[in-house]
Order: sequence, then structure tokens, then C-alpha cells
Amino acid sequence: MHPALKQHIGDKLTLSPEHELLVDNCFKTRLTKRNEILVEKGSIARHLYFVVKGCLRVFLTDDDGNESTRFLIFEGRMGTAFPSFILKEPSVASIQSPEPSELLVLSYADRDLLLNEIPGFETMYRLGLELDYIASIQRIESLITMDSKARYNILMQTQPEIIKRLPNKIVADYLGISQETLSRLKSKK
Amino acid sequence: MHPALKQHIGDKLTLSPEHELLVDNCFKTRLTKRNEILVEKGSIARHLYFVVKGCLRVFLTDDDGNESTRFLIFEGRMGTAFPSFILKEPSVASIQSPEPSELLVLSYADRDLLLNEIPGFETMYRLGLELDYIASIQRIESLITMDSKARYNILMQTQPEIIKRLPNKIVADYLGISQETLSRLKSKK
DNA sequence: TAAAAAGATTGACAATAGTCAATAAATCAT
DNA sequence: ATGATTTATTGACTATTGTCAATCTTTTTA
Repeated sequence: MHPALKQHIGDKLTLSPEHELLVDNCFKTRLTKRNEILVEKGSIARHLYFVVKGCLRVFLTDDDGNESTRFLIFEGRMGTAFPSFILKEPSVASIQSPEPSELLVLSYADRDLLLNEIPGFETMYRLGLELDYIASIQRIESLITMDSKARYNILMQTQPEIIKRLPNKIVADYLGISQETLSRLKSKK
Repeated sequence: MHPALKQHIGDKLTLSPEHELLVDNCFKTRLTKRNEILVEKGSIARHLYFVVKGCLRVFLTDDDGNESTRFLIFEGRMGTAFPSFILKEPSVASIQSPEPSELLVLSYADRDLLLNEIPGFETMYRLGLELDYIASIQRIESLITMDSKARYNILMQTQPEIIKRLPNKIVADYLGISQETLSRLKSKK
């Protein structure tokens, strides 16, 4: 099994050699180029992605070409266009890798296989889901209670790698503001 | 078992008589008055709530007394101050019942008991969690991509009961806008 | 049912953030 | 390395939304 994935599982789940092999067979390695699109808006997101190296960006585009970043997924974390993946409906969001990336890809069917076959896997998955849900609740909170400057400061405290690694444009639409506003926040503060 | 809870479980899970009794013993009925506080900000949310009648409001307050509604939970749905419940940390949010309500209350320990004892319970719980997570993702999307009028229109389409049943002030801070702005949206549109 | 409290609306103004446009800086690809 | 492309910054202006205050309406409760 890929060491990064092994580390991700950590002590949350102890796998027998057979189960470890099963996990290993379900996750397929995929390498992407800078800005490569993995899921096109309108198609169904059929995979979960574990980021070994690089990052993924789940983003929305409107008719005027405006983009908004829904989620960013960095090393050691899993994600996808979740509503599409779960509901098996065409995705509102697209997914790209803003940096050249190494991914481990798990299909929906293989996720179900692991959930059904490996004792404890569903519990581990469910605990991860709870944490992701909590993160999204906290993002909602910041959006309904704070102005753009406060949201920027929080982001700087909690996920500085987003600000450091990604272009302003992406940081801005992740915060739900224009890149000009972000540029001004940075110089004023 | 309370018929509303039975309906909620529906065909998602078939319970043996013993397990049905177990579920029934874990959920305790609680009646609340209008605007009664169930969880005070700063305390730990130790329960999950299933709403039989009425509704619950999970909301944030700042030092100036401004309120923001994080979630609204209506009949037939479950919820709580989720980050506090899961992480067992003091809650940033408070919970109140804006209407007189009938609730079925499940403690953290009893939730774990059901997760461990009843085959299929964790899967049902996990599927519910996925749907709640999806709803929160869609809320994030509306907050980062739409202006207040568009958010109001979406809310009108998807959850008109919020607009019909609850005071403007709560609708407004659920949308992340001031009540004056909401009032103007309603008259203009 | 009447008085009191809470909620909703409207106006005037202020503040925040967005848009468009021009320029500067940084990054990429050959 | 250097020209080309993308990204970032800044200015001027506009639009949206928030705040404060006054008034009107509805709801609650004594």
C-alpha cells in the first residue's frame, strides 16, 4: 500500500494482510499535470481522490466565466465533487489540479466494496465524514458572520498553505470575494 | 417507538423487536416552550435531537448581540450543534426552539450504543450524514456564488417553510443578510 | 381586550465590496 | 534567458448591503 495512504489510515484501522492488499488494489495511482481537469462540470464525479502530492480544487463556473472555489484538498486528504459522487448526478462543480499532482483514485464501486468487506472501514469513513462536515459548517459560519477581512485573517490562521501555495485568484474565490478586494486586504492589513 | 421516528427510519433499516425496543429506550421525549434554549453557547452539546413537532434553530451570537442562524431543523429531521457534539468541545453555537416543540433526544453515549449494537445502524447514520454534508456544501455554494436576492429566491424554491414559518429576523440571519435588506428584497421582487 | 413587546418596513446615509481599466510584476515555455 | 502569458496591484467609479432611526404592524400576555 502507498505509504501516504498507510499514514492516512494510521492507527484508525488495523488491516490484515489480505485486507491491506484489497485496499491497495482499489486505489489506482494517477498523475496529473498543472491545471489538468479531472472532472468536467456536467459529468458525474465517479471517484474519490486521495492527494499524495500536489492539490485538488473543486470549483464552480458561471455563464460569465466567473469561478468560485468550493473546496481545496491538499496532501494527505481525500475529497471529490461530493454531491455528484454521492447522488450520482451531473456535477455542478469541476475538479482540477492547480499543481502537478499524484493521486490515489477510488471508484464509487470500490468504495462500497471496502465499506462492505472490511470491518471497521465504514466507521473510519464515517469519522472522516464527520470531520469534513464540521469543516464545512465552520466555513458556513465564517461566510455568514464575518466580513472579507475577518475571513481572510481566519484563513491565514487556519490554513496558511492555501494563501502561500495558490494564486490570489483562487484564494479570492475560495473566500467568496473578488481578487481585487483580496489584493487590497493584503496591502492594508 | 414513536411513529415519527419509525417513519424517519422507514425502509432504511429493518429492526428486530429487541432492537426496536433498544432504539425506543435511547430516545427520550422532551417538550419545549417557544424560544426555549436547549444548548447554551459555551456548553457542550451532548445530544442529538430528532424533531417530531416544531423546529430547532442552531445560531451564533457575537459580542454586539448580533445573531446568525447556522441551521434550522424541521419536523422529521435530526440535528444538533454538530461540531460541539462530535468534538466534545464547548459549542460556539446555541440551540433554541423558536416554536413550542416535541423532540426525541439521543445522548452521545446512546448514539454510540446504537451504532455499535444494531447492524445497519451505522450505515443508515452515515447515509444521513452524507446528505447533511451535501446540504451544507450547497449552502456554501450559494453563499460564495450568489448575491442576497438570488439566495433568497433559492431558499424560497427549496425551503419555503423557512420563509413562511419563521420571523424575518431569523430568515435574514440564516441568509447572512440584515433584516432590512431582506425586507427590501421581499418588497422589490 | 388592551397594553406592551416584538417584529417589519421605510428612509437617509455610510461602509463594504464589485467592476472596469490600466499598469506592474511574476511566472511559464521555448 | 527572454519574450509571452498569466497574475497581481492600483485607481476611479458603481452597486450592494449594512447601520441607525423612526414609524407602523403584528403578536403576545397580563
